Amino acid sequence: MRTKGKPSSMRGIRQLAEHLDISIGTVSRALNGKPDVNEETRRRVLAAAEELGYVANQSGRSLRQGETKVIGLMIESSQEAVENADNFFLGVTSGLQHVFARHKLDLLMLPCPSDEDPCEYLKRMVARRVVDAMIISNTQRIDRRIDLLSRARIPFAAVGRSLSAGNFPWIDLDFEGVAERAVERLAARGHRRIAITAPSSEVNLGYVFVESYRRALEKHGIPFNPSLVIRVKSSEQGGYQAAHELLLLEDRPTAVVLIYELMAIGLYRRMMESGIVPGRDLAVIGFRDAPRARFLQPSLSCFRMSLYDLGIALGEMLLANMPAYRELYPDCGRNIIWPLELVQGESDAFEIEAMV
Amino acid sequence: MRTKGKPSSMRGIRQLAEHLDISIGTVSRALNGKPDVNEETRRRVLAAAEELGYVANQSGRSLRQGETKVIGLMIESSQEAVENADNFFLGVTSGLQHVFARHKLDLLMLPCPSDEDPCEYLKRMVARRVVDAMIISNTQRIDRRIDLLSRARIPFAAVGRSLSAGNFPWIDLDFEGVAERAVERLAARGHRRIAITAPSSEVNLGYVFVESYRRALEKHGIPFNPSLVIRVKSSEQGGYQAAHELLLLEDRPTAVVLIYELMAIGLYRRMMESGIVPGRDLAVIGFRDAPRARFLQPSLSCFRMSLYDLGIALGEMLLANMPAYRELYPDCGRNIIWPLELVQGESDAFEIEAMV
DNA sequence: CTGAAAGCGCTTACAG
DNA sequence: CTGAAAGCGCTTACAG
Repeated sequence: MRTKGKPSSMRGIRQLAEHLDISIGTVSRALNGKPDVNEETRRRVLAAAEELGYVANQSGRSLRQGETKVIGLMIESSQEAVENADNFFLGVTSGLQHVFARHKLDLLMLPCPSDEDPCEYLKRMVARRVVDAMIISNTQRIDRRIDLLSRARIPFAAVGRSLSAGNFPWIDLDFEGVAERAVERLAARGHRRIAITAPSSEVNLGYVFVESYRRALEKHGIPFNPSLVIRVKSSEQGGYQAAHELLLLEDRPTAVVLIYELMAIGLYRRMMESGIVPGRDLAVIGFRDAPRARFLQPSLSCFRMSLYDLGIALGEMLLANMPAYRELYPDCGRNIIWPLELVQGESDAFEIEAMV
Repeated sequence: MRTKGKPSSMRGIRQLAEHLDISIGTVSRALNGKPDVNEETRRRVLAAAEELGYVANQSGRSLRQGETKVIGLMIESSQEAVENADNFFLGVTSGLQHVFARHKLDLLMLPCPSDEDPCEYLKRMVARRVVDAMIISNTQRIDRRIDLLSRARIPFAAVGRSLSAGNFPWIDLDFEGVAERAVERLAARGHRRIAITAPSSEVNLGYVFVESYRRALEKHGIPFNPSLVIRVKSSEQGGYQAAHELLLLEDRPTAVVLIYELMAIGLYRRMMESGIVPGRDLAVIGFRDAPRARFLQPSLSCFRMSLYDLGIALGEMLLANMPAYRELYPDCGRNIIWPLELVQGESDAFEIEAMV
């Protein structure tokens, strides 16, 4: 007779099966909710697994099934990212997990070391098959990661557009709408010299934003002036720098639109140092509403969006591109421009007198 | 004769071996740098792998070797965390990766969904064997995760102390030193009513900080007054709330020490709204130096540390607790109190007149 | 120095 | 409804 005591080493499915005195096949089927299992058997298996703390070894499952049930979210921990981490990804993560939990998929964040090429890192992670699908972000104007993933036929979705590859799935913020509404609002209050900030890197959103701004100006009959596009880092420090450069311009702009949420903090500081008060001497419109920008005085006009909802949409878009889940998400757009809603603050609440 | 063309589907080691017309065992040995391989053979294998983009499937390796070569960093994406994400983990991550890269270990971040119990989540991740070792953080006064990891004999290290379990490996910030130096500095300038903020949660650092503060007061002959311990969320909003509560106290404190880096932003705002100027009417000492707190006016007195170096120490401590790497890190402390250096700002740069 | 073979833990046709 | 067996991709004793 077989011993039925609690095995000292509850390693794998074999020990669990022995303990229950049934085959490992049945244990597996019971655990995985397969239909052809006696309900009483299933109950016993589930109870024993719970009691002994058995959870299937993921390597075994992955090897057999050819899938890992893991979705990777690649993030970059560059120095710039580190210094200016905002809550963008943590917020999006909640939405993603909400969607993935429906299918027992786990989200893992893959932080690319700052000293490794992002494309090489991604290639390595993909080739090792630790994830079934990838989410990438911070898309560059030309982004080799997109070609890599397309060629490798790994399901993926991007946060941000790119010129690379053809029609890949992406979701991106409505930079066009932001530029348009900001310029419209400022133009309506008499502003003609409207500056913007833009990232100094090759990140694609910079290109999109500058182009949108140019078109918005055109619409209001304002000539585009390249010297009013201030290229700085996306950080508080960048905001400080931007303010500094604005102050150096002869014929100073009367308004500025910022592309990154935390930039307003540094810009306010630098302006205040020069006795220039946002909302009185200079109209400022920020980008995404951020907790720490909410404490600025005067309050910042900016744009609001739900990171959680963006995460939901992103997650569903990704699943719609995975063979195993495609049919469950038939109506997902492949490309989504995510809208932002204007939050009226005091930082642009004044009118410019008409120039003579 | 075997075809030697580039296989259409470069899946596994078998295809690579066929392509080279040698056995998979030799391919594996060559790829893994085993000594008993002809150098010419190794060269060919490496070249072919590179050319065909072969990287070993991690599930296969893990299953065979019983290890995943992955270290997990558990993070929590609670609403509070999301709204107030600071750069703590991104900074530490760089240091961790630097250490792990020496041993070809990859760091993956495991974000615990906000609606899942952290302990259950951790149990699931550990049982599925996706990681060889774990780093946990945000340790609670009583933290079941520590018992879980200890019992499961999973190598781990914690950022933060806890009352749970016995002598587990941890690294923690020097809250004692911060409290002591802050109180000392304030006492030297004549302050006797010194408030502090503390987290409203059960996170262990709150207990450590309050106790350190109490001892520091004692040292300077100042009686401890529980009503001067303001319990608020660790966020800008919490700072705003703390300021609000300070203003409601009769016999208002003349100084406040903040436990969380971003709290100063909200506190400044609320104080300014009431015409109270930090550094003139109220002495403020912040906690960790943060990029966005650098733009406060008047500049904030606070404490500085290197997240990167902390990550290095944490990574080495973890490896010292993993059987496979133990002997390489013999001199790692099991418990480290990480020092912070005072950064003198203007926010506490005034003296209190002696009370009569 | 290389090859053939076992086996890591699992899931899943296939029999019965 | 259950069991026996194959096999996912790899690494590693073991022979030779």
